[in-house]
Amino acid sequence: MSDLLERLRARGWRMTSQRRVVAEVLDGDHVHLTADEVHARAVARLPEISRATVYNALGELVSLGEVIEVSTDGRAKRYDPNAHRPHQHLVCSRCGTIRDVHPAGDPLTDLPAEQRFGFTVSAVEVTYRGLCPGCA
Amino acid sequence: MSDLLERLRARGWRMTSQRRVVAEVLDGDHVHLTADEVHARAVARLPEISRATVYNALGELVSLGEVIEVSTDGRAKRYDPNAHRPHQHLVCSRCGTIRDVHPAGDPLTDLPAEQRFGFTVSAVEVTYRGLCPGCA
DNA sequence: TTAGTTGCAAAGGCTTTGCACGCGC
DNA sequence: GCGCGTGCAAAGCCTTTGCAACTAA
Repeated sequence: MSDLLERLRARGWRMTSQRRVVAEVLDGDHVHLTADEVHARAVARLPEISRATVYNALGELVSLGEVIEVSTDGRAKRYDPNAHRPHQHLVCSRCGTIRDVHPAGDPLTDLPAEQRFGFTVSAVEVTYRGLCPGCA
Repeated sequence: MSDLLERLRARGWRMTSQRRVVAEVLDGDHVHLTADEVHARAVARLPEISRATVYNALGELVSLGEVIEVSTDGRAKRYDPNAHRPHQHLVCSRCGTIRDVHPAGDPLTDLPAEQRFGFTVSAVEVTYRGLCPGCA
């Protein structure tokens, strides 16, 4: 499970107790926490960790490509550690729950050349919206 | 061109000079302005219009379903008046330019039932990312 | 040792809110 | 005239920044 920590160590990411806790909090499936939620969980293990440090660590994990930043609503960004298997998000419009999904096919190829306006397209984000079983 | 204003009037939206200006500023194709940009353009025509009024009007247009709110980056939300033809966005990762695109096929059907986690899926947002001709 | 990391507190960008005044219907 | 819309200024949420003290390698 703790792939994230492994990978970070392997990549020579300078490790501190704060960074380790942030990485541990993020590890897992269907994890999509806001910076504040990460901070809250980190504080439970390391009471003196500051918000700024959490933001620093998250920003680095994103630049390293080990965590994906998602803005599913207009509110706080969420951080998704599932960066190594391409996937999309299924979001409940009511309670905000997010699930990772892996539809068949490559959405990248769905945009024909004549619709690309000369762009070089390199990535696609897909968000499915609806109501989860609990909210429906 | 001024479909938006027409529709709003037809729907009995209480009209004021401020609301008219906001609707006029938003009207057109490939329009994806931030609230602040809308305000700036509105001020050019109606110097005393306030930011709060612009936010109010935008919020209502979104609830009415006449304008779509898009958060392409983690920054300010953008407002897209092209709410009546389903479409997706092509975003330049460098300069932020947005183009509306209309790929073939219905992305809604791409998510098989066994991947829906019991959700009732009602909408899909697709964002293609890349570099525009100018930035490439 | 030494460059990189942390915590604090303050500032910053974007958005919402409360309330008195003003205007569309 | 009534009720909703407007403007102002203040507050709010989320995030970034500056800087001195600290610590992993």
